[in-house]
Amino acid sequence: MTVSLQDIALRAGVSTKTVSGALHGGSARMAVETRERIQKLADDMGYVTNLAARGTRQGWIPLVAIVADELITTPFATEILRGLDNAMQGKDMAVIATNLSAGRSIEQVHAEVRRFRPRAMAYAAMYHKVVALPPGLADGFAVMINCRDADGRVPSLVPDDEGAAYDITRHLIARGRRRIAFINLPGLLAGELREAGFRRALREAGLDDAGARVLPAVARKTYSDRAHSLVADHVPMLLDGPDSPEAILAGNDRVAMEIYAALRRAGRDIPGDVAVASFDNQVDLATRLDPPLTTMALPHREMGRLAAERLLSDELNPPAVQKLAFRLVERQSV
Amino acid sequence: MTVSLQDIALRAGVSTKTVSGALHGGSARMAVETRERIQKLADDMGYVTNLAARGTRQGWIPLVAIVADELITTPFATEILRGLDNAMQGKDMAVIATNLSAGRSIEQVHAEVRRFRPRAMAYAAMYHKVVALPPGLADGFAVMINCRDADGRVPSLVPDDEGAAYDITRHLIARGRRRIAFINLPGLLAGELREAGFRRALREAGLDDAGARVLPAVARKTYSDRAHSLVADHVPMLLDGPDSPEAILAGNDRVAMEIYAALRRAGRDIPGDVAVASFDNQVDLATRLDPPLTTMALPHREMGRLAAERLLSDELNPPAVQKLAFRLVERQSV
DNA sequence: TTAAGTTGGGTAAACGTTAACTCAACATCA
DNA sequence: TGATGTTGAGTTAACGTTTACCCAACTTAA
Repeated sequence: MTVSLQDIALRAGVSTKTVSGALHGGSARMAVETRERIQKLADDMGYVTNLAARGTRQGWIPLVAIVADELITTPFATEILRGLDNAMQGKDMAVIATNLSAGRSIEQVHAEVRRFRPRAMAYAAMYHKVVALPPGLADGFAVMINCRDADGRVPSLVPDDEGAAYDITRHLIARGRRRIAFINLPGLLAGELREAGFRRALREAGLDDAGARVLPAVARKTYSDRAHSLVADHVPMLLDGPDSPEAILAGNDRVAMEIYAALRRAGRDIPGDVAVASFDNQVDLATRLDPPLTTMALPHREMGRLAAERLLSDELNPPAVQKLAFRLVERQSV
Repeated sequence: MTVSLQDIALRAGVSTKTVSGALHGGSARMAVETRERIQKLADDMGYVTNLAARGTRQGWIPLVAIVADELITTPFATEILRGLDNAMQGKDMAVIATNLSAGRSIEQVHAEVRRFRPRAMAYAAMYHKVVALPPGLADGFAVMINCRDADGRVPSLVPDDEGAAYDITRHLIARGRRRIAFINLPGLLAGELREAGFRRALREAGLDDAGARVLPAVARKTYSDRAHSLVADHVPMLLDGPDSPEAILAGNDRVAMEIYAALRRAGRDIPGDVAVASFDNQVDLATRLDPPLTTMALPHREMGRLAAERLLSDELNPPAVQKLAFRLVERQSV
């Protein structure tokens, strides 16, 4: 049915090795006319390379397997995939994406996907976190996206949460805001790092005591949609307190939306009375708020792009953790 | 490095065939103790099946390749993928997704992805359309999602646009609206079908002459974000005309949003004066509009799910075109 | 003129797996 | 007792590539 190298060799009156060389063997020495004759023949016969067969010889298939800890179809994952995909263009690599859903452990999914003998593996997390990786993942080409290995054996690409909070806080200060509150996401690595960056910026500006406060956005330790929001309680408390803030930094755009609502109920103008800034840049949300929200965009696509570059670079990278800067998206809330 | 069947066979003192049978050969006759001994050994040695090697033998790899005509990372494609992925759970199949972007023809992408020898292929379109497929795609397992083959050689799953327009129009009629206008998307197959369904519902209700009108939402033949919108012109014209509509059906949620704005400018209440309904169910948009929009949800996930079932059913399906119903999402705009 | 290198291509083995045969040992039945 | 299964496993040959090795013919240089 499908035509193989041998079929072509037979028709061309040469050996399969010659056909293989003619079609795939870059600059191997070979008569130009032979090569062209074979290429034409292969074309006419409708030859399609069998990567599976090549894979048995090489030990791998030109496939990058990406394992994600949550639905691969969320907007964040989509951005990562897009970055990966763009960087793969023309590299003769395909991407195979798997989910870690439905009670399957990392080990299981890893084993499942390894059966395909992918050239490289990427592990992607939805939220910046530290994970424990199965031992095998460290062999061969691997990279972690939006997370770090607990043992530091695998190179990682993570967002620079500390730096992002530092930058946005400095941005607020530069706009003349001195009393700044931060309604943060509790229980998350990103939240911890951002709080550190927030405090560093204030410290450097000598604003430690100018009414800076960090409050949790939700009641429970782990942030999820169903956790009870504390924003509606915190905002009036902040406004009525002694050091009413001139700016509120939100843990993400959803929290910012709630802050908008609370400020509106309190009759405050944004950004006239209180500036609001945030993290995530969920475009649908941020642009539709009134006023449109100034927010720090996560470097998801950048992480995907760099992941692809690392995986395709053919040299085992040192297992470094590379921090990627957020991008400030200025709208009208500051 | 990686352990093979032969390595296990050597250690177990049996032949590779026996190991293969013990690990993969379903109910082949074999001593239970031998099987268990080998399975344990394989586990201890960290054996991972080599699907590439198996693939050379079988002629295919347990891979479903999906080729999409636009960015695989759009929300619609995401829904299709989600449906596919769900249905694949536990079926021992992986999905490999490719884009038809950057000037690559269907033929090229098809040839590229065929090199992996996937078990099945799916072709997915972003918008309901008829496409010309490369000949090879009809061989083996294949299915078309959200589009039809011009020659009808490949089984297809398409949304029932005619029926959806019929249903939503009947819904409007059932709510007492008699004069209904339809601001449709021009130049699209979906638009044509929907217009037919719209007219059928009116005809059946004897409302042919009750002021029914179909107008294009944009000036150009092909709908895109940059096409000049005609909604702001059409709506006042409709309202000021002799048969001011009691309901307006929109080509999609974005058009509905523009209709909202135009009605508001004209001082009309939704749904008091004019009901609005639409197609797409872009949740972000539809729920945030005021009032929330009643709209027909496309069966994207359903298409993905059925595609997976068809592809995995092991029997060549007759190349039928299966139409899938939209789902009415009732909110407050009717 | 001859030794050495170059050019173009063939041979055969290997990659890890599966499948078509084969075969010995044992059980069953007339 | 012998014919007939049945059970369990080994042998061998594929699948379509790539690669290590080899060799003949020709070219080049001393």
